[in-house]
Amino acid sequence: MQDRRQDIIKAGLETLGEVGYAGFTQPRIAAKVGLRQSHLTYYFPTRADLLTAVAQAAIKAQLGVVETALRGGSLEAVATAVAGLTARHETTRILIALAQAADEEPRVRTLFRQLSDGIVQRIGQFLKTLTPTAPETNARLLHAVTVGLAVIGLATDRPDGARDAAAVLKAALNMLAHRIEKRAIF
Amino acid sequence: MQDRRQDIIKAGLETLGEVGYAGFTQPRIAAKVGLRQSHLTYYFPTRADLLTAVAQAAIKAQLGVVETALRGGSLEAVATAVAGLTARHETTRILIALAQAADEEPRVRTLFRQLSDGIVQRIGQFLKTLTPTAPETNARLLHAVTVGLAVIGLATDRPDGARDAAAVLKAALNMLAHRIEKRAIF
DNA sequence: GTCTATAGATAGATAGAC
DNA sequence: GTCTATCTATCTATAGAC
Repeated sequence: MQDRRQDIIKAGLETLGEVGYAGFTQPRIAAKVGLRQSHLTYYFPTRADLLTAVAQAAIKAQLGVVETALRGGSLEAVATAVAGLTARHETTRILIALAQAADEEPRVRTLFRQLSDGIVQRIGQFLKTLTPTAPETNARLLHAVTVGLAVIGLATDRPDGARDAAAVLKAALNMLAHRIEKRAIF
Repeated sequence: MQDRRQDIIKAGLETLGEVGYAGFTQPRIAAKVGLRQSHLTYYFPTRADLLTAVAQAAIKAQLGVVETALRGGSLEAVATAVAGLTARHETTRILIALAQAADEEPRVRTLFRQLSDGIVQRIGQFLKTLTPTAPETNARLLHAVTVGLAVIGLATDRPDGARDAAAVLKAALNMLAHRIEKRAIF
């Protein structure tokens, strides 16, 4: 690796995935790259600068894996792939860190909106292959379910957590695939 | 207030709701109650002890508001009430803090499981009033949706966020009320 | 039993050396 | 341009005063 900045960002991502937002400190990240904390501030003057750069990388990566997961062939394959994403605790720790960082740092909030919009858009495209008239609300619903499952799965960390999450996700996809939205009761 | 412990716990909850998990420090909480940090450690010897006590209070409160929200009359009233919960950012900050704390501290994880189970159970009871055969998967689905909407709503913090979340929640309740689970496609 | 001074550890930022 | 010594702030924990 030639670019130290990339190494630092990678170390920051790993740190978030391993110990979460509370452990996102300059000394810890610097040690991971083999640098001193005071050297790290040369590349990223403030903690917020580093956080923003790491958030940007996290979002790019996450949009990539979501796109891949949605590209699966059958509906069940997609459900399984997406359930797999929610079961990856490292990713969930990063996601939660991003949410917190977005709540504190305006730059990260902007990035988080891009992530959220990008995911909803990709889910929307996928849903259109099932039911051409799928409204955006359904995409938002699916997005919210995956986020919720990931957070609950991380916090409860149960043996059958991944299996249960997959079942919920399949149920959700099942319902959405039937265009039930046409028969609203209110 | 006679019991200082309760005052401290209350201050801890407020702190989480205002500045999130990152701001959950003994000095800040102590200042809120008008005590010194070193005095706070008399009531709660370690940070983890205080965190556990605050988590316990948060869970009790959250189960209470969930129960109240689900007791609404019509389906739309419940949807609106639950959407209101997801739009309360202070509550979401506490929830996210609990998830992170559960990921770090075993005692908090146990408490979070109680919270999760309690909510799923209450949602399940509510769903049974709509469709007697509602499987637990549907309750988990609704739970995940609310958690996801809350987290996304906090992080994106958009003007129409609450309205959009309410629309998603209504769509979800609509689908679940139709017992669509009977027509699985895989 | 209630409270505090103080120690020990760790974080983030800056001025300046090479 | 690259890197580091160092300062200041802040956090948690303990020993001990009242």
